[in-house]
Amino acid sequence: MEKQTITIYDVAREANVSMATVSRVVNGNPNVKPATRKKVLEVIDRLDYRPNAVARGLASKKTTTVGVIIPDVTNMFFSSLARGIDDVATMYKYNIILANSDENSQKEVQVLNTLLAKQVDGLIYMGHEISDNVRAEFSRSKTPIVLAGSVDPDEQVGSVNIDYVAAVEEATARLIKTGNKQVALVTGPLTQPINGEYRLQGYKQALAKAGLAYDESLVFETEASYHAGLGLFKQVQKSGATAAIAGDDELAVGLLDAAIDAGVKVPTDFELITSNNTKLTEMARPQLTSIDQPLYDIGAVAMRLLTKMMNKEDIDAKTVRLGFDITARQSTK
Amino acid sequence: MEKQTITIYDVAREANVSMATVSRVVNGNPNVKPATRKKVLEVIDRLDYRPNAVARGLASKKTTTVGVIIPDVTNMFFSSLARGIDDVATMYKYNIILANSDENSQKEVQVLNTLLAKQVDGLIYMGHEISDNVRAEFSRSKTPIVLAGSVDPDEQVGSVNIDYVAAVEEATARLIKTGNKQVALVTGPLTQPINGEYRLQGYKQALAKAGLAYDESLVFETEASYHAGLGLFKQVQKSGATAAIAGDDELAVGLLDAAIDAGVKVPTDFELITSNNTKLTEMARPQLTSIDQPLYDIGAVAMRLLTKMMNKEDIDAKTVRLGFDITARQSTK
DNA sequence: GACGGGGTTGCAAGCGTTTACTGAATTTTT
DNA sequence: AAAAATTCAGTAAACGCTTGCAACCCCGTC
Repeated sequence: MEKQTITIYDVAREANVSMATVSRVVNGNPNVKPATRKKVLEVIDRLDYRPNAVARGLASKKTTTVGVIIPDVTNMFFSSLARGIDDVATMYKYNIILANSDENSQKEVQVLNTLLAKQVDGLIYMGHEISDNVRAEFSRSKTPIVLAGSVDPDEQVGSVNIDYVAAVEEATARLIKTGNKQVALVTGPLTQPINGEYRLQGYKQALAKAGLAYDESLVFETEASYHAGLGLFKQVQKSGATAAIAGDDELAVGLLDAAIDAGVKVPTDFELITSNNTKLTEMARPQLTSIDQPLYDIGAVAMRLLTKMMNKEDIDAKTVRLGFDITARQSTK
Repeated sequence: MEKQTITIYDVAREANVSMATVSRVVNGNPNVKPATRKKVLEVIDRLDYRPNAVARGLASKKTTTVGVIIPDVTNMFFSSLARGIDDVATMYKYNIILANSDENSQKEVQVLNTLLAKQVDGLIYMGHEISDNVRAEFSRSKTPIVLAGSVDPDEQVGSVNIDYVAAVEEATARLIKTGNKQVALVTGPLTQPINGEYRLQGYKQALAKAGLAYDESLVFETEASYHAGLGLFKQVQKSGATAAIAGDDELAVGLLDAAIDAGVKVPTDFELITSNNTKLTEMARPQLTSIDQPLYDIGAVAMRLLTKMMNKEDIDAKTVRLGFDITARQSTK
C-alpha cells in the first residue's frame, strides 16, 4: 500500500470546488472569493498537498529552473559566481541545475542538450572559452543565455563581467610604478580570449604607456592551477622578471608558495598581483594583492539579467560590465 | 513566427509510424524492427528532435534529476563532495539541482519542499546538523535520501562518511606522541553531532588512552571559518595548548595564519592537524597535516548509493563508512 | 421587475510523453 | 500446412496541471 500521492483533484473534491479553482488559489490568481480561497487553503494544508511541478511545467511551459554550466565547482572562482547565481535565483523562485563541464566542449554540448531537453527557462554559462560547437548551440536555441564572468568577442548572448583589459593594465602599471622593469604575465591558455586577447592587451598597453618594450619571453602560458604555478615559478624567475601578474588565484598561490619554498622574499624580491580576489588571497601568507572583481555580484547580476530576459522585459544592455578594484595586500610593495 | 518546437508527433508523421514507435526507439525499447528504427532515427536527426523531459517526467514519473542540498558551494569541503556527486550523477544520466542552505533549517525545509515538488528522484543532503524539522520531512517523504559527509545518530536515511571518532582519536594520539601534553580541539558548534559527539569522543578517547586528563578549557567551539580561526588563535595559545586539532580546513588555515602573524613557529612551537584535506592544506605554508577523508569519493559513493536506492536495488548497508588516512605534512613534527 | 455587468467558478482542451492492450504480420512448431 | 508463438506496431488512456471560454450568481439601475 503505497501512500497515494495526492493531486489537485483530491483537493478539489474535499473542498467542493473544481480543480480550476484550486489551481487559481495555488497560483495566486485574484479571481477567487476570499472565503473560497480560505476553504481551499485549509484543505491544501490538511491534505498536505504539494503541486506537482513537473505537471505544472508541462501545462505552463515554464519550469522555473535554470541550467548552470560550470567548469568545476571545486574552483573558488566559479563557485563564488555560482553562489551569487543561486542566491538571486532563489530570490526569484528559480532553481538551478548545476553541471560541471571541465571546460570540455564536448561535455558542454552534451550538457547543453540535456539541459534544454529538461526545458530550463534559461541558461547561465561559465567558462573561459566558447567553442564553435557551443556557440552554434547558443544561436540555435531560443532559450535566454547569459555568460557569467566570461567574455565573448561576438556578443550573441547576455554577459556580465568586468573590463579585463583595464584591470590588467592597471595592475601591470602598478607593478611598473614600484620599479619593476620586467613584469611577467602568467595566465591560463592564450587561446582563451580572456587571456590571449584581453589580459594580454591590458598588459601590453601598460608596457607601452610606460615606454617599456614588450618581451614575449615574459608571458607564460600554463594551466590555471596551483600545481602549474608551483612548477612554473623557477622559469618565471629565470626570465628575469621581478614581478608577475597571475590570471588565477590558485595559480598565484602556487607561484607564491614556490617563491617561498625557494627562499625568494615576497614582496621584497618579487611582487605578485593576482586576479580573482577569492578567499585564497587572504589565506595566503603574505596575503595576495589582487584585482578585485566582484565575483558574487557578477553571478548575482548575471542571474538577474537572465530573469529579465526570461520575463521578456526590456534590457538596456545585453552585456553588463561591473566595476573592479585592486585590493592591495602584502604581495606588493 | 516563433520556431515551432517539434514533438514526437512530427517525427511520427514524417517517418510514417505511430508516436508509440518513435517513443520506443527513443527509449531503446527492443521491440522495433531495425529498419524502422533506422528510419525513425534519421527523421529524428533531420528534424533535430529533442524529447521533452518534462513530458517524459510526467508520463513516466521519473525526472532523472536529484536534489542536492549544500550548506555553501563556496566551501571547499562541500564543493568537493558536490563534485563527486555530480560526476557519478552524470555517469548515471542524472542531473543535479543544487541548492544552498547556509545550514539554516528554515531554508532547508523550504528547499526540501520545492525539490520534492519538482519530483526529484532522490535527494542528497549535506550539512552538519539535521534539525528536527528537516528530520520530520525526511521521514515523511518516500523519496530516497542519502547524507553525504554528514553523520546522523538515528540512521533513518542512507549516509556515507568516515569514522570521525577514530579519525580524531588517531590524530590526537599522534599529537600526544610527539610530546604535546595539552592538545586543543577546535571545532564548529558542538551542537553538531560531528563535533559534539564524534570528534569530542575521539579526542577524549585518545586522551584517556594516553593517561591524560580531559580539560574542558582546551576545547574551543567556534564557527568553522577562516576568520574564526584567525581570531581564535590567541585564546588557544593562552590556554597553554601546544598543538591543536581543527575541525575544518579554513578554520585551520586561520589558526595557522594567526600563528604565523604572531611569530609562533609551526610546527616547532605549535603543531596543527586539520580535518578535511582539501586543496587548502597544500596551499598553506607550512602545509597542513590533515586527516584525509576522501571527500570526492564520499560524494561519489553517496550518489552511487542513491542510484541504487532509486532503482530499488538491494542495499547491503544503508550507511557506508569509507576509510581515512592521516596525511603528514609540515604542520606536525 | 427586467436588464447590464462585474465577480466567481466550472468545463474541457490541451501540454508531450509513456505504456498497457490489441492486433496484424511473420516465424516456428508439429 | 494449420496451429501456436513471436515480433512488431498502433490505439488510446493516463500523467497532474494551466487556462481560454462559457456559465452563473448577485447587485445596482432605471
